[in-house]
Amino acid sequence: MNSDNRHNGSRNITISDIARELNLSKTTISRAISGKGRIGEATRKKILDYIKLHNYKPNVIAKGLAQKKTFNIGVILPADANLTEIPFFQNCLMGICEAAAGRDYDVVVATATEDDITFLKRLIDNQKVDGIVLTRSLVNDLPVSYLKETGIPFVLIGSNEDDEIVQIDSNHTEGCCELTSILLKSGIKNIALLAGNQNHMVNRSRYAGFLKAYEDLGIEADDSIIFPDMNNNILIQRAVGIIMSKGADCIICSDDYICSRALATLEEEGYSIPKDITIASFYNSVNLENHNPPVTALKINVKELGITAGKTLINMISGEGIEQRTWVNYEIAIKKSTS
Amino acid sequence: MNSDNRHNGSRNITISDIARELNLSKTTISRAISGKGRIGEATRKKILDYIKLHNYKPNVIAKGLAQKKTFNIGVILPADANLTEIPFFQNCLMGICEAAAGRDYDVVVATATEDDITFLKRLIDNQKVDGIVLTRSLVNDLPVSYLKETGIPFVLIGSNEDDEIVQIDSNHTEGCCELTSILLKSGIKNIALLAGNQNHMVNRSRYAGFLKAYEDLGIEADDSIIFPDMNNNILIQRAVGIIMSKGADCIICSDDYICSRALATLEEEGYSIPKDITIASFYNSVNLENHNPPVTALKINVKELGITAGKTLINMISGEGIEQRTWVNYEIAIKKSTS
DNA sequence: TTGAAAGCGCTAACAT
DNA sequence: ATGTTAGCGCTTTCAA
Repeated sequence: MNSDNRHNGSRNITISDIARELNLSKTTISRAISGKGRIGEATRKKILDYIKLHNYKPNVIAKGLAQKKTFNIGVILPADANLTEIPFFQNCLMGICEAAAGRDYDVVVATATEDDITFLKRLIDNQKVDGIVLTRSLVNDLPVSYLKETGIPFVLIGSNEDDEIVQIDSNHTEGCCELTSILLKSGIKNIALLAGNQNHMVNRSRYAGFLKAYEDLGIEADDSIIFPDMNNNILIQRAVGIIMSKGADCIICSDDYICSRALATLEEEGYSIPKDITIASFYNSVNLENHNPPVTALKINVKELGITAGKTLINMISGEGIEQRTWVNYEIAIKKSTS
Repeated sequence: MNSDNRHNGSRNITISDIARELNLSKTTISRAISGKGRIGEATRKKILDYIKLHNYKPNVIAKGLAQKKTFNIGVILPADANLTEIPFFQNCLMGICEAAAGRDYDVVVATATEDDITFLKRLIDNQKVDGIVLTRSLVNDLPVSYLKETGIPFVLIGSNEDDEIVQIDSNHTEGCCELTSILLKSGIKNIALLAGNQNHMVNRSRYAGFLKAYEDLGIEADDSIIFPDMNNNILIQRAVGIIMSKGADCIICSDDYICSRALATLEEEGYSIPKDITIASFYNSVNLENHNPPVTALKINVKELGITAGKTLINMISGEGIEQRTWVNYEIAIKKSTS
């Protein structure tokens, strides 16, 4: 075995090796690589050639130690029971990875639940990241409070009432208002709402958008067919029963999961869509698009959300100017389910 | 602004600070922390108390530089179009994170596609990780070839014919054989198979398990209702049409996505399950469980797969003994769809 | 049992 | 334009 513990014993070439071989100082090599500081064009080229020829790769860890940086950003993924199945976070992550790779950063992930942020704390304590992306926003948000306290740069994918927090989100309130308006104007009158967990900011925004559409049109919403906190199958099933008995002509679901459950219930009961009732969702998914009939929904560009969050965070870390709040565009897809 | 560029200017306390304050050498502090080397019980306690009191956290990066380690493991997630929606990888990741946190490692993620592994290469080149977890197995697997070449420790979640590769998987061939057998023995005779992308090892294993069940029972499978590479909705729809026209009495689907599509097609055509045809899936999902009727399926413990992979990799890195191949248990859930 | 000194691979003042 | 030196925060011989 070699003196070092690298996997294959072929020690990686370092800046000192290059300096020795080329009869130059480490500083000069460093300058050639970073592009900072004055350096002769000839030596510069000689060094760069050597590097390319010998396939030298700088040790990012060492560079980081010297600069007190890690060139890593942390991403906090929810580990709560119902959420690990949701593709939203995975797509976010893909976007963040893409943005990070473009700036030579890497992405380290850690999980958190609504009431346990020990892994987030560990990530910060161990000084493994230069900043954090939060991928969801809660009403009582432990990570946000903690991160504000530490002062480490972070961005939130989602919305928060605190203006000091850098936020990346789609304008759910506006989008949901718009979708609801379109339905109301199309002649649909008694719209029921199956709203999600009100501890999640996004569900509050959607709820607010729904109500705003009524307000804007000067119509009164029917409270008896509005159901918040539809957190499990049984609640949804029951609510659908009530909704049908009350003769509503449309159900809007807060997200695709609720919508899938509502559709299943309606089908079990023998209702036909859109004949017996129309249905729409404030969040899309492959399932909803592939459904028969396809379901009207608000489409969010999730990957773009991730890309923007990643870029914004790295700009923050690099001390560049950033937008305090970025809205990522959405799209309203009207399908047969509300025809 | 402080001389360093930490976020809040409150420089983190270091081993030197402790040494100075306690009138000891850095070496002694280091020993107290690591537990390696002889040290007096009194000084040891004094140091540990100081550390607890002042909430000292060792700088993992610096430790890593000195030991030529990173205390990070890399996880490669597929970024191919159809796969970013699949909860399998997210659940894997959760398991890996859990295992890593337990050993004070962190998880850095990178993406790869079937024919592009530049991000994986970058991760290795930049020396950001001590090992890699591959979360899927292809027939022609670029990451596997590359990693074998570099000699870096890695484990594969999935199966590969190369015995030198450390593999963590559920025994799909066995499980699918078992499920198929049960159906055949229950009196179902003409079983159609909608098999997935044959470039994925897992789909080959499932296909093999299906055939093995027939072989074991000495029955001939009907080739005309076996469809490999059901990679898109149109192929699935067409295949379902043929299957129904041939009078099969069961459809087994390679995974939950194919199964969802098959179910949708059957419903559109007005077929009723299990009256007109029975159906089962070689991979479960929330959707299939919530379907009406619930769908018979092979249930894989995905998180366990991730946990095992993470543990195994870290054991490898630490030079501990490991299993060359670990099978994670599965479960066969017989539901109404094949009643 | 403890300490001094060198070193991990890089950057950054401060010369020259 | 290039080099010298010190230092990032830790580990690890080697010596005392």
